[in-house]
Amino acid sequence: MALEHLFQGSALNAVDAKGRVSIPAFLRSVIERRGDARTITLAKHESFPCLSAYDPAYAALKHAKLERLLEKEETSPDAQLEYQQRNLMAFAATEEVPYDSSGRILMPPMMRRKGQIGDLALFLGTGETFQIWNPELLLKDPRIPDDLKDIARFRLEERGASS
Amino acid sequence: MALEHLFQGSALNAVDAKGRVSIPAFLRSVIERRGDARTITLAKHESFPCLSAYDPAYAALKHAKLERLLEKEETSPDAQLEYQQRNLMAFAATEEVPYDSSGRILMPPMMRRKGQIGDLALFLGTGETFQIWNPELLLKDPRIPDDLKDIARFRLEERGASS
DNA sequence: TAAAATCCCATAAAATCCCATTGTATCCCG
DNA sequence: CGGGATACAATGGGATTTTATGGGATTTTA
Repeated sequence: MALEHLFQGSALNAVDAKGRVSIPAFLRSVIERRGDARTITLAKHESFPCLSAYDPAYAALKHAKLERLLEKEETSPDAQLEYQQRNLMAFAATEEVPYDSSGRILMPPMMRRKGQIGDLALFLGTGETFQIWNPELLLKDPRIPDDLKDIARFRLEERGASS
Repeated sequence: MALEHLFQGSALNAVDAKGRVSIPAFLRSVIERRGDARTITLAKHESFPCLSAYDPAYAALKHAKLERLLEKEETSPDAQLEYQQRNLMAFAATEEVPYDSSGRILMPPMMRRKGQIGDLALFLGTGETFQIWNPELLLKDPRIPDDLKDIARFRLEERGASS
């Protein structure tokens, strides 16, 4: 049970005055190969100070996985609670946004706050999903491998910003 | 679980003003026998100052291996972080590029920098994957066997460059 | 009816396609 | 077996298309 097309690569895009951001074309192409949707859902990442993003096909997969987990251990009362909590996080704590014909989404203010995204958004493919970072926060995080920070620095340079 | 067709051989190709490079035909034929894709993914080699390259079939294999590792040790919290890090390196720190009908890719500027590739790219088959070197860096590296350096020198002469 | 979201158009840079050339390896046939 | 004919690989250059992005106009929503 795996998705055939995986997200990979990195890009640094601008968030404009209206809060719009282009989703990099190479990520959109994966979304559109996985299904026929043109939306992404956003969530606070569970361990990093960034956003986690994915497409409807992945969301469905994740939901099915939760269901199966529940069926397997449904006797335990703890399992019930955990299932409720996970379900809340997976659906209530996320936002689904469409991207327009030019590939841009309007970053919802709440998510923008949760992910601490400023006027630059660093997109990182991570296989089944992708992440959206404030590049400065990534550079500060001790858990991020140096090689990846080099990439973030390169993307910043490429764009003219220093750091 | 091993791949049936292996990359082998060497070639020295030019990187043109637009950043385009021909992928040697004998490497492309392996890619196309492994699957029906016409793309390669590029990554910084983990120990040599060059790029590591492979096809989607190999990438899928590698991903499946990572997933299995996670399932085995998913209880530990350290394991979670390690998984996140590996995933970032495997996907965010790589770039997938298609080659066109004439067998050329556009070498992404970031990879070109990471691999320190100038206007000559030395391709070396290494079985499951292949490597792309700046030939001068290969000649300088003390870890590279002399016989292989001879091959690099031969490829350079063949092309007219001395060294 | 304001504010916010969406649509539409414009643009510059970058990526991609298409065609042409050249050298080399392979084929074919007398 | 020779020698031209053919096919393919690598590469250059121009034309075309896609991407990321800004800004104005229009529509929706509260």
